[in-house]
Amino acid sequence: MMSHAHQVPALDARDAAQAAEEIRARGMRLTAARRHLIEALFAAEGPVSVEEIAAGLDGRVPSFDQASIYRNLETFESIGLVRHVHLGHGPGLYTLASEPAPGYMVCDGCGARRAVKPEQLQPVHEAIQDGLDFDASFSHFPIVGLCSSCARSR
Amino acid sequence: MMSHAHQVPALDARDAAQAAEEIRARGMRLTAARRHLIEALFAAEGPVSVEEIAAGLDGRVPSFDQASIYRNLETFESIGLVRHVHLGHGPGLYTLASEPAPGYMVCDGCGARRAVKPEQLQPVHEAIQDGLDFDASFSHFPIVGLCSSCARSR
DNA sequence: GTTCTTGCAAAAGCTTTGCAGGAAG
DNA sequence: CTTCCTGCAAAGCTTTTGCAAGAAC
Repeated sequence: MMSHAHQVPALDARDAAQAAEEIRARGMRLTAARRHLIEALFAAEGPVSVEEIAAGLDGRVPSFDQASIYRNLETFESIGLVRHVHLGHGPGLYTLASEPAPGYMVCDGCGARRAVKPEQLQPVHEAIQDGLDFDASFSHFPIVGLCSSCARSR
Repeated sequence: MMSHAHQVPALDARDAAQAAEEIRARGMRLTAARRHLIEALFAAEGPVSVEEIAAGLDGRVPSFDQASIYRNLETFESIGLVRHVHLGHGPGLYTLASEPAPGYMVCDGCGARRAVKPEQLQPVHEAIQDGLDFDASFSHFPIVGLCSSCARSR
């Protein structure tokens, strides 16, 4: 299941070695598949889909099944090493967990994604809190709309 | 496909009869299935899934296939009679199109949904526009976070 | 050796598509 | 009677699950 009701604190691992350490520290086994998955996540420039991960790993791990990727991502998420986001239609995307978590914005016109530092979202959170009595989060589901250039061309 | 890149103006039909009229006016056929689908949408208290629609129609139309529901909803969406929203995980939800479209908020703790009048979202839009140069919309993807009572109990 | 992981295969949940028969106009 | 719709069946895409073989410790 891919909810996030019980959020665990982000491990915010610096590098693959430290991530591996955290896995070992929890009594979990450090397999080749997990090492490569971690490296793929560190190599990624942002949230990536399981398919993209599998494609990147192609060849490096002899047949790393997508089911195993899903299972490991869920496991990693449960210890705070990974988070997943839903940036619109399409598959869920996975990324290393950091603290504080960035918010995301997705342009509905051109598909552009933008990660936003929490500080920049502060006024937005306040407007939502004050006007709607709601504690919004944009780190799991993004702000969707039109980027300035797409908005201009309509 | 279920994107909404080319938004058509909302018909904002008052009742089932007017919706039917709009269908006929476009040269489309007013079938029993379509009439019942329209009634189901008017009877619904908010966005509903295809499964819910099918369950509500159960028996009334002799075997109204889900594929036909999907096809008709897409057709209705193309003429501005219907819109769909994605309120979190789970299936897409469909509702009659109104102008202006409400925004949605979904609580990640209890699942509560809330439709919000555009006026109430004005300050939020401004904060996002001013701080992030982005034209946000919450009528297709919602604001996700914690409602006040769930936020309190954490 | 024991327990945890993996690959493979199958299935589940949501949605789309092909096609031939049937209804609307 | 012609064109559009429908039901049925099958397939597509993303994700989950069962299970026996295999790897980690």
